[in-house]
Amino acid sequence: MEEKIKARSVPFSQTRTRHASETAEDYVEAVMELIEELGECRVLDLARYFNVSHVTVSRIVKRLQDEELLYSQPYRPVELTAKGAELAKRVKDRHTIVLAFLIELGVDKANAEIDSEGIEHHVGSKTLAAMKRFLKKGS
Amino acid sequence: MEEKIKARSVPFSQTRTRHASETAEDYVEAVMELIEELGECRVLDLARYFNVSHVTVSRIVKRLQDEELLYSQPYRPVELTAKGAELAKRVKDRHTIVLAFLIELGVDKANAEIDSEGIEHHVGSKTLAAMKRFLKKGS
DNA sequence: TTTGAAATGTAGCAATGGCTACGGATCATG
DNA sequence: CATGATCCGTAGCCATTGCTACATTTCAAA
Repeated sequence: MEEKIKARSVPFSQTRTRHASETAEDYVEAVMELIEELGECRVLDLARYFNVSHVTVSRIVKRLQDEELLYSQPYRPVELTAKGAELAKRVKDRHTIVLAFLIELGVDKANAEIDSEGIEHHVGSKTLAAMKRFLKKGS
Repeated sequence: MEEKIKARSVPFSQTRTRHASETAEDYVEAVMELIEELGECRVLDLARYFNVSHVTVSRIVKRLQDEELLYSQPYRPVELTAKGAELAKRVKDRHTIVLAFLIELGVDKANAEIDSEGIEHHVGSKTLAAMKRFLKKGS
């Protein structure tokens, strides 16, 4: 038996890490959005946004503080660090493009919104560029 | 303050469940592929395929047996149940379409392969249909 | 100023998916 | 048919993300 097993293009060794990164992306994006909408972002705002308990939010916020993406004092609103704001902007831009792309492709708005939230994390720079070209052509 | 917080289209309450489903999809697809390639699928084949330890594979295989997607006896190859084979076929078809779609969109093969593996799990039936239409138009 | 509701934190449990270390099963080959 | 290499299972650790239950802090209204 000489056949080699082709490993996946995306190694699974990094599954947990990848999931944690997606969470980080989702949270900084949400914080930015909630601050825009409400003026400030509380733990409970995030809990309602993500439909999880405040405990889950609180722990994740703590982790993202260690990663210097968020900043918060106990019983105080959650804020973005410079690094967090930078990431949030990139994530939001990418999300906007993916959503517009799916709509331009002919997906109804409701489904485009659902799918774009899952897809966005897996859209690399090359794919994002291709989506941008597609949007430019269509308009 | 009267503003309601818009919850995400995809509730995060199901994050862990969603990840587990993605794992199930990846595994049944891999089992089908490895059986085609190698004639049978061993735990170690899956471990090499996913770049994880055989322990991780073994535990996940056990879980997927409880979900009646896989079948295996101790120290024996892993097989697909009827339900597992059905899921594998759907997943593989979807994967094939997403990959072809990205390539048709202008993404190079390497990046299309990487991104399609992440994206495929989040492509709903409406988006998949739109991708199929796009492919048909291009050909 | 007190006080109670709302917001947040902490303790501790479960499920999932990583790992290493170790032990038992299988099977080709001598 | 023995035996060593390879494969697989089990024990037990960690991290992440869910949860409930309970404790603490904040803040506005009485």
